[in-house]
Amino acid sequence: MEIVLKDKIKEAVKVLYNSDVTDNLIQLQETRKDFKGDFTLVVFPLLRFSKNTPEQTGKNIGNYLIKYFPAVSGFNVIKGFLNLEISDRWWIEYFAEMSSGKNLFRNCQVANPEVILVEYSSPNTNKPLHLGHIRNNLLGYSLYRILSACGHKVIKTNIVNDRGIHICKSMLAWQKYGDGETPQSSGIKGDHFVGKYYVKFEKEYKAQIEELMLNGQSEIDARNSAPLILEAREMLLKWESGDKEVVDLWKMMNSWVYSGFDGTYKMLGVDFDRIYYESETYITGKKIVLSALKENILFRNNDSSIWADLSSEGLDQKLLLRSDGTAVYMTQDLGTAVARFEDYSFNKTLYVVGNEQNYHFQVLRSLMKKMGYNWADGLIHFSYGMVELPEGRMKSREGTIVDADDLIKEMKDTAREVSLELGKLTDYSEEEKEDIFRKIGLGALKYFILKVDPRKNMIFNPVESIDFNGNTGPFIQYTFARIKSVFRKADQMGINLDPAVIANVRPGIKEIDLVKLLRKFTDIVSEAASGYSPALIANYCYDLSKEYNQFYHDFSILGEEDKVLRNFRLYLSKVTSEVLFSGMWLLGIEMPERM
RNA sequence: GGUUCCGUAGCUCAGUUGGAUAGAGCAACAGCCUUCUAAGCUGUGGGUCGCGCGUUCGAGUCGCGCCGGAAUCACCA
Repeated sequence: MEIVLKDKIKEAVKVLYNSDVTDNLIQLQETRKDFKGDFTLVVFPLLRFSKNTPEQTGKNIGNYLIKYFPAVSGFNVIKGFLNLEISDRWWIEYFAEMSSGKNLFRNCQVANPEVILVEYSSPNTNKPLHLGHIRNNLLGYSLYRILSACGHKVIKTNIVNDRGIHICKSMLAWQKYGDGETPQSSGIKGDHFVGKYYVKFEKEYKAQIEELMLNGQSEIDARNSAPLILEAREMLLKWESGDKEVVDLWKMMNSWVYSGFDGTYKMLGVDFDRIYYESETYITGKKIVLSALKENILFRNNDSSIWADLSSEGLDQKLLLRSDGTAVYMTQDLGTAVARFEDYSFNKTLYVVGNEQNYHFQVLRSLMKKMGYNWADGLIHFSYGMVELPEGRMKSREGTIVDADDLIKEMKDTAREVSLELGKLTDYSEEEKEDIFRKIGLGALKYFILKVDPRKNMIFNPVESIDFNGNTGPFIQYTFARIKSVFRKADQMGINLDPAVIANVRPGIKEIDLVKLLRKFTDIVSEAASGYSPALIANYCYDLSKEYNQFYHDFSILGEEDKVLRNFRLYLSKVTSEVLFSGMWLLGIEMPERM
C-alpha cells in the first residue's frame, strides 16, 4: 500500500508543482492514534517545490489523491501533516488476503538470498552453561529463524572450545580426586559433573598458592610454581603430543560434557547444523599463519613467536603463535573461518559473541583482509551485551553465577505454581500439564531475554525473578490461548468463519487499530532481519497482544448478534493468533493451546 | 590513558529512515469475574530523554564537547 501511495504522491507533486522528487522526500508513516486517518504524509520536505504554506500544500496533494486514487477516501491537514484515510474496502481486501494465506512470511522475502552462517553458543567444555549462554543461544537461534523466514540460507553452527589448559584442570582434578566416580554412578548431569572437578581444581590450586606464599613466595611465583598447575601444563603438552592416555581421558570427559550440554540445548529448544571443534581448527589456523609468514605478511620475533602488525589499521600488534609454537585463540578463529568458508562459501558469518570480544573480532577481520581473504568483510560480529545482576557482574568466586539448568527448572516450577494457584488446567493429565508448564516457563524466560535490545547490557534480578504478568511471554501466550479457546467454543456452537461475508462489513474504528497493527507484521519481520533484532519482533508481539486484549474486552465476539460483525471479529481473532504464533515462532517460543 | 558500547519514570525496558502531546510493564492507589479464560481490562499519580552547544521548519533520535557507567587493550579463551 505504501509503495502505491508513494508513487501516487510523487505523481501528484509532478503534476501540481512540475517537480520530480526522490523517494526519501516522500515521508510516509502511519497516522498517530489521536488523529483521523491511516497514513500521514510529512509535507515539510515538499515545501521547496510547492513554494506554498504547509497547510495549502497538504490540501492540494490531498485533493489530487482523492480525485485520482480511489483507495484514498478522505484527508485532513494539521500543521504540516497530511493525514490520508484509506477506504474500508481496501482494508477489507488486505485483511482477507492476510487471513487466507498460509505463509505469513511470503511478503518478507529478500530480493537476494544469501548463505549466512550463524555461530552461537560456543561453550567451553569445563563448565555448565549459565545465564549469559542462555542469552547467546536464544539470540543465535532466533536470528536463524528470522533470517531463514526472509529467504536466506542459514546454517547454525557452534564452535566448541574443547582444547586448552582449562580442560586439563578438570581432567587432572578428576584423576586425583575422582576415585572412579562418573556422571552415571553419581547421578550428576555430565557438564555439572566435569564442572565440579574444575571447581575442585581451583580450590586445591588456591590452597597450594596460599601455602607457598606463607613460605615467602610472591603471588606470581606461587601461581606459576604450584605443583597442580605444573601438572596441568604437563598434561596439556602430553595432549598436544597425542599421548594416548591423556587423549582418551580427554575424549571421555568431553563426551560427558556434551551429553550434559545436549540436555540443556534440548530444553532451550536450540540445535545446530554443524559443530566445529577448536581441537581441529587450530591446526588449520597454524598452517595459515605459517604460510602468511612466508609471504612476509607476518613477522617473527626474536623469541620465535609470530606476530601480525596491524598498526596501520589503527590496531596493535597481535600474537598469533607463541614462542613454543602453540596456537592462541586468534589462531583458532582464523582456522575456523577459513574452514567454514571452504565448507560453505558463505556470504556472511554472524558471530554471536559477547561485546567483551569486540576488539578480538575487529582484529580478526583486519587480519584476514590483510592476508588477502576478501570475503572477510562478511564476518560480522553480532555483539550482544552482558547479563548482569543488580549488584553487577556474575562472579564464580562469589557463587553468583546463575546456572542455566537451575534457572530453566525454576521457571517451570514457577509456571506450575502460578497455574495451580489460578486453578487452571484441572481437567488435564499430568503429562499434558507438565508440557504446558514447560512452554510457559520457557516462554517467560525467552521473552524476558529477547525483548531487550541485544546490544545493551541487561539486568536480571534473581530475587524478584521473572514475571508472568504484564509485558511478558506468558501474557502473549495467554492471549493466544484465549483466541484458541474462542474458536473451540465457536466450533461447539457451530459457528464457522465465512470469507464471503467479510466483504460486506464496515469495521469499527477500534477494530481498525488492530488491523493496522496486524498489517505491520511483514515490515517488522523484514526490519528485524536487516537489523538483526529479535527484540523488535518481541515488542511487536506484546503490542499486538495488548491491543487484542483490549479488543477482547471491548467487544463481544461469539455473543455478537450481527452475524456479519461476528464473522469479522472472528476473522480478526484468527489473524491475530496466526501472527502471534508466527512472531513467537521466530523467537523460538512455543505457544500453548490452553493455559 | 587509547578504542568500542551504553545513560529515557522509583525499578526493568520500548521508542521505525529525525516528525505532531516521549510509551509499556513492575511497584503504589481506586474500580471491574451471573457474560467468549481476571496470567486480563479500566482509571490516577509518576519525565529537564545524563549536561551543554550545534545542524533545521522540527532532535530522545544526527554532529561536537563534557559528566557518569561498562567492556577491552595477555605468550587466557
